[in-house]
Amino acid sequence: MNDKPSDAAILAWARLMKAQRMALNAVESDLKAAGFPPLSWYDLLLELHRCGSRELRPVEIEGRLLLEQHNVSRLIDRVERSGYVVRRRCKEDGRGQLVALTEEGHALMQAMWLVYRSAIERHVGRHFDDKDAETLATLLGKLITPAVTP
Amino acid sequence: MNDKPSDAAILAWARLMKAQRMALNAVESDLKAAGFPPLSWYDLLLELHRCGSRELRPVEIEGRLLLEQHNVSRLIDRVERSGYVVRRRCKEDGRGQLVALTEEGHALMQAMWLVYRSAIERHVGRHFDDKDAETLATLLGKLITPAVTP
DNA sequence: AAAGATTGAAGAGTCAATCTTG
DNA sequence: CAAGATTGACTCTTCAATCTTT
Repeated sequence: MNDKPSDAAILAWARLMKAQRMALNAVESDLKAAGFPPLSWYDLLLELHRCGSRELRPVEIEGRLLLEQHNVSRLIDRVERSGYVVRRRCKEDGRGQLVALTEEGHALMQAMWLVYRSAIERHVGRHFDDKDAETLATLLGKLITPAVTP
Repeated sequence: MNDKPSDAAILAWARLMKAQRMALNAVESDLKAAGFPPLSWYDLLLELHRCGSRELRPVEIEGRLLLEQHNVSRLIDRVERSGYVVRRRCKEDGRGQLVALTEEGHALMQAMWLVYRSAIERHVGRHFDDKDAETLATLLGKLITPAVTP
């Protein structure tokens, strides 16, 4: 509780917050300008696409998207209302649901990726050469490992 | 519109989003567990403290916190309702307001910093030696520069 | 009782419109 | 009309409570 971070660590923290907000705002803004829904919708569609069967249980989505149960539930609500996913009963576990990607969802995902991809390049990629991008990814990776001292 | 980012850039983007969310969640969670309000309150109090006179106009806060006008307005609403800042008339410009730090606000800022600081160390600092923290800060700095090709 | 999932109500962010002053 | 700031309505997130099934 009393450990003090170095000045370098404080600066890294502050810039992590600021750089992420700026990059995310810029990318979301590009998607919106192209008439697309928020990135969170894409994230959901992509996870469903990635999993082979194109369907997942909310509890699995929860872990992959770093969202809480109720937020997953409401994200699915919105995306389902627009017809990009559907909810089905889960036969193995009566408590559970299955969320499945629709054809429209798959098409939206692909269309968004074209805009998303160029937004990543414009707002992130263009600032780094490959070596720097790798270094950045490696350093950020250290924050993603869930290792925390008890 | 058609430039493709490298794989390294895509990975850096994805990890920037994930690492920031994990770090912010962890730090906010520590502040909350200690009974404190959200980080956005601290950001506002700190800007007022930093500016010498301890008062700023909302339009200045807007630029420093990367928030939009209406969001600044509502942040000030909440923080003022709790007594940590006060709004005053701006004499030079009848359209404007002045937001001033109260004693309670100053005290809250200092109390929060103790918890905030150790949270930064626990969730960010401890993962890096000084050299890595500096490298990370430098790389993230490239995303903060507002340079965008027209 | 624990796990999966949803819901109502409150908190915070966003959009468009508004009000006041320069 | 433009700039500073606020407001109403809507969306999204968060909290606590709830419901169902294991």
